[in-house]
Amino acid sequence: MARKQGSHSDITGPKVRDAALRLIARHGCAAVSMRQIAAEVGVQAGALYNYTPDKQSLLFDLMCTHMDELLAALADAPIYGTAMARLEAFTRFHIRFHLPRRDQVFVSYMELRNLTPENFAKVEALRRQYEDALETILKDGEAEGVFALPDTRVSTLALIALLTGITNWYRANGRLSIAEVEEIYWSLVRKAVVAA
Amino acid sequence: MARKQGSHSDITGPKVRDAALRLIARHGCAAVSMRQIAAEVGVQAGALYNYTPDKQSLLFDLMCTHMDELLAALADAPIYGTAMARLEAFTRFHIRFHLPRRDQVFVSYMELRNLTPENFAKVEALRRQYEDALETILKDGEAEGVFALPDTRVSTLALIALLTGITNWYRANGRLSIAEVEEIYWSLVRKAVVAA
DNA sequence: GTCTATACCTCGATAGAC
DNA sequence: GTCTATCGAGGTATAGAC
Repeated sequence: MARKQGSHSDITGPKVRDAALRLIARHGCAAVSMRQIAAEVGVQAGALYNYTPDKQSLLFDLMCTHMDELLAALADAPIYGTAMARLEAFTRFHIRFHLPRRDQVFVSYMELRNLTPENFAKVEALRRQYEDALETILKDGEAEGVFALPDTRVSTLALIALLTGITNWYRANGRLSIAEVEEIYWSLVRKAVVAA
Repeated sequence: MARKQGSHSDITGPKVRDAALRLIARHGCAAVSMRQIAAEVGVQAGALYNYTPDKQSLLFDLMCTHMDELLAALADAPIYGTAMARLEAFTRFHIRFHLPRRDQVFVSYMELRNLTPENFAKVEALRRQYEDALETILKDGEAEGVFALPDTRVSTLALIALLTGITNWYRANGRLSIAEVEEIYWSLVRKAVVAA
């Protein structure tokens, strides 16, 4: 803690990212100025450039970090067993991971169009990895004969849209707990995919 | 057609709205300048203010128009009969209406946060009307005993998210026609809600 | 590492000529 | 109805003192 005054690299860095995430989720990247982010952190605008070369890199960093954390958490999640068991585990994992991360989800979906083409391609590749994890489960379930799907790829995207849509209405202090939301959505997902 | 040169009110007006819609859908409202919109239309920036008092009104107008058209089309759609028949008709209507309107859907969902509180409330009220149309169908189906849902309100929002998500991946020249997409999603929706 | 100050640019919106 | 010209504000990013 004995630290030279004015030197806060390891404190200010995360604060910059937190403030940027919150403000961009709320107002959109183009609508938020570097001055606003700096004010939220409690520094002057020029100081931000010790932590990011420019605004685009800051946005890209936020989105990449989100996707990296998602894929790392997915790799650690207990998803194994039959296709049905894995689909349930994936569904619950998706909800549990995304619901407490409203801002990250918002930014990762809405600000794709503000990325440079190179950065966009990188984020899309990460997203595709995540989608493929679900698609593999669905394919396995079809092979087992336990799932019946009209189109495996489209069903993958449909289920992800269904689940991610929760972040648009869920409120932490609303009438439903995360556990209750999990039950509701697992019920819908299971019925939608199961063979008749 | 014998029209005084320089007088194009009924031509330029729609062109302004079309250009604004396309550019805002692509880059976001805050990222698009009035000068860019004017350039797309082929006039100077100042001329835009003959068609909108300010940028906020232009955005609000785009979103309101979309919701009004949606509700008018819904009122005209052939949605009647049993709850199952109405759910199928609603599903197909939703897909048919939204798929050719990518830009409108994008703007209506992503730019809500850039509306003033008053304008936001108005658009939300329109959206709520649309959601309630589906919720009524689901409630009726439960009363008939033909649907079994874990939570009617949440299921309503879940189905709308599922269906609207199509606009994120559908391409007019892709491997699937709109009719095929309808079949795939109706299959998923029907199975998700039907009583066992 | 943060500050102040600033270069340089683009923004939304308006005024007045045509 | 559109143009040119412009105002005042606020944008990103940098320079140099501390």
